[in-house]
Amino acid sequence: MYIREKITKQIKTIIGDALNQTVESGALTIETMPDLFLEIPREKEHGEYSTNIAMQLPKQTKKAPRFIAETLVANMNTGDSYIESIEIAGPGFINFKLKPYWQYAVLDEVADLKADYGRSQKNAGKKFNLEFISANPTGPMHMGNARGGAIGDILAAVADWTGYAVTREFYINDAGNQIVKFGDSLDARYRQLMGEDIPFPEDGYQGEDITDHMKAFIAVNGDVHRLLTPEERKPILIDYALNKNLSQMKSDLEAYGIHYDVWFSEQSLYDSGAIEKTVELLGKRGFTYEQEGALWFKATEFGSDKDDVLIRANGLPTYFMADIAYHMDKFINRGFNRCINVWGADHHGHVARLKGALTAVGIDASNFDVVIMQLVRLLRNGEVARMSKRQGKAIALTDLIDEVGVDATRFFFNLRSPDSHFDFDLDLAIEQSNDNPVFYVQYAHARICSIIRQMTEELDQTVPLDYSRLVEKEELNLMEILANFPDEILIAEDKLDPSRITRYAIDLAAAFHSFYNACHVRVDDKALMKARVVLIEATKQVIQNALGILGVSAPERM
RNA sequence: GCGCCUGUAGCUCAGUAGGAUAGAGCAACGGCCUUCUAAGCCGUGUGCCAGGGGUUCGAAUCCCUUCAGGCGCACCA
Repeated sequence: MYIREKITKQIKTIIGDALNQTVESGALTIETMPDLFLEIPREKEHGEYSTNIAMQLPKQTKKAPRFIAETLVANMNTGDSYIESIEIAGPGFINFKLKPYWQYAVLDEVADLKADYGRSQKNAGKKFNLEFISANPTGPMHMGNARGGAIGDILAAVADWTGYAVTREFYINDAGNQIVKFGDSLDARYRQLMGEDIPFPEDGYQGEDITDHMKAFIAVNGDVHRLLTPEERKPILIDYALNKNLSQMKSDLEAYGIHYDVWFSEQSLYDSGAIEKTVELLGKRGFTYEQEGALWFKATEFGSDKDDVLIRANGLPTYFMADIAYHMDKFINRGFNRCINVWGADHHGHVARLKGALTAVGIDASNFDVVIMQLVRLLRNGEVARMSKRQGKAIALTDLIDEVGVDATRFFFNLRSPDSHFDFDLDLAIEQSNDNPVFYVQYAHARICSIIRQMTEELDQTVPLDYSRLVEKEELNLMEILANFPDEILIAEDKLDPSRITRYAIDLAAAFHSFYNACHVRVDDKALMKARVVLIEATKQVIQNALGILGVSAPERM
């Protein structure tokens, strides 16, 4: 158990015992015990921990909050605890001041656990599925995918650190309308390259990658497909280009630091009969009906304002239909306890109806959540540039990484919570890369490495390690922030907000830089030097752990 | 029209189940390198927390409402 958790638990027990005692003695009458909540006050004078419990009880007890607080405090037994003193302040806050130097415990924890410091077992034994990006495989990935990729990958890492067995998953939209258009576009380019004078489909994919695919295809296969009918030829072209795109996506994502455990094909849901089974199940449960030749889902029974089509009049299932079958596969066939998807804000309307449909098939939809990521707007020369894949004008993921770098890209896209709107100023990102906060954190790590490199020979092994030499406020502050790391991960997981880790890393780096300027590690006092070396080694380790979650490198030199 | 997200310092954003004097970074100004990396540190200022109501001991935070911006509301995905 980590030090923060130990202390919190202890204080809660003390408060709980005091509450019970006051009730037993008849000093206070409490019918329903309020939830105990400890907070860390902003002001240091208010102690390390604080509770507002006395201010939640006046209604029940008919007593003034200050009186309640006094009664409780009188009944608190702090005997052998971390608590040094308790004060009642303001309208009735009970503030706990800890015995000095409780922070030292964190140094042992980090030294013991090293690369695992911060991990917890909260969700041990549970399977977690995180689906993210899932970009259309009809062309290269763009900048919007870069944000979703960073958010998803880091959220997956966060879940992993809380004990989940995590699967990172990419859903390949290799069925449906856009694949038909993809085929039409490929075929048109093929025929044009073969010298036919035919028009390009109006709503086709106009990017050059389509033409390039067909040039490469012809270079390999010659003109043997020329005499086939378009209907015979399209599946061959689609198969060819799709595989090329997918392997390109895989390698682009690996270069971005993202490795998927599962690439799940939408088409496989058709092939396996999963979709038919799902239709059957929904029908059996009475949630479908036919109208105008289409099969509808009674979404209105699950809070939607209109029903949704599952199977079109032309007999083809909708994307929605496939998505239901897909999530049934996740929850039921593959036994995931929790499934999270990262979607762009333009898909948010889909969330409620999918949750409704999952409920309809008997899945507890509270285990399914979607992180809605607000769209990235691209600013170029101070102007908003719309991104559109179909017109081939989007900034490619790979170009972005080439220009900004993997570390800065991942860090930058995780600086803010997913639901913040985000203007990506391309000119600024490129020219400002030296100013990017990622360097601030990496620099702290490199500084520590540099000190340690120079210290190793000077360290006197015979001097005993004595943490009590660490008394400066910068030292204590640094240790407190180190001690916060495990909680920070738990909160990030609970709130599905991976950007907390990025901000934590910045806070930690700031605490270190302050320490660095206030306290020298290399000092004549050997015992002090030794204690400080342990402190910076712990800091180095936690920076590594945080950057590891972010998928950002921790360089030893800069 | 209905729904989701957003509105906090000049700019970009934090603000942890409603908590005690509202916080960072950037930008501006002034300091700090003859001992560990100045991509750093220290200091200085600025806020009708979009507006208006309400809930209560207490609201940037919760509820209602108005305004502004983004995104949805297909037999597209």
